[in-house]
Amino acid sequence: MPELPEVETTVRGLAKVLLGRELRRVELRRADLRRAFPAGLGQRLTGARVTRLGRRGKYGLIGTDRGDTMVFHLGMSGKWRIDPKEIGPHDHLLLETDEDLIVVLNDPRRFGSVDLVPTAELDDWGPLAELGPEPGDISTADLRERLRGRAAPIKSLLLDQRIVAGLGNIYVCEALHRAHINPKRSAGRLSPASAERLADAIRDVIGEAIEAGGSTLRDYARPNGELGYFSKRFAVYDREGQPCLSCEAPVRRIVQGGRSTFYCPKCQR
DNA sequence: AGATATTCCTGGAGGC
DNA sequence: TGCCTCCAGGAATATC
Repeated sequence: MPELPEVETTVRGLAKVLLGRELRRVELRRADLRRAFPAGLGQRLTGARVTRLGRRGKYGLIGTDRGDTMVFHLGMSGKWRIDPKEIGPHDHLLLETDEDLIVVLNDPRRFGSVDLVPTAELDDWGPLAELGPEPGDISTADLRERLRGRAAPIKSLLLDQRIVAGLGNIYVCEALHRAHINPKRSAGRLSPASAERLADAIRDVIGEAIEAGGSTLRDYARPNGELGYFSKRFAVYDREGQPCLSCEAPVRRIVQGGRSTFYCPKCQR
């Protein structure tokens, strides 16, 4: 589920109920997700006050007044449920606030992660330090510089979080379609005009998706915590064989680096 | 450097 | 209805 816009929407939803609150109770309902929960997570969070909700790439950040920041990644199936009616089998981490409100990290596939990092060291913490720029900030010049000399297909490189942080399979496909770039094109061989269209497309696609996610914030508080993608807005993703929204040629699906790529062979040459 | 495969998991979709 | 296979929004790791 989660790429950057979904994480951003999640963080905004969590901010409404967590920001400024004291965490009265922390319950670990299992010992690990992708990795073990950090040692002492419960003790270090219990009694702490939440001072910040943030995001970097696909990582969500929950800062506390104890000098720690909880860093979460939602993996493939992670989501936060706000004030659920009941706790289910995939509810792995539970936070209860001083307003008696419960938020739960739910992740059936358990590809997600939770870490606790000293806030002062956050920017230097390995996984965050390696991330490329935020897609909302990417400039044409910066993007060109990062792609320069790279022979790999542009699709594959855009999935690399060190190039641009936060893009996933869906929004990479969508951005390339908007920019009229063939996903197989060698990244370092993009024309300046193409690179500019790509930087614009990345900014626009992500911006619109956040905006769309933002409009579901009201619904976010539902106990099932479903966010959902605005799939009707996808021009190519998961639309194999269906007509391209621009030119009506059938959308094609190929596999690159083991991941599905959807594109329009006519618009994206 | 790049490409490919594999791994971690569960659940939903579709075939028979 | 049930059983099977395949596939999925991520990302680290190994191997050629």
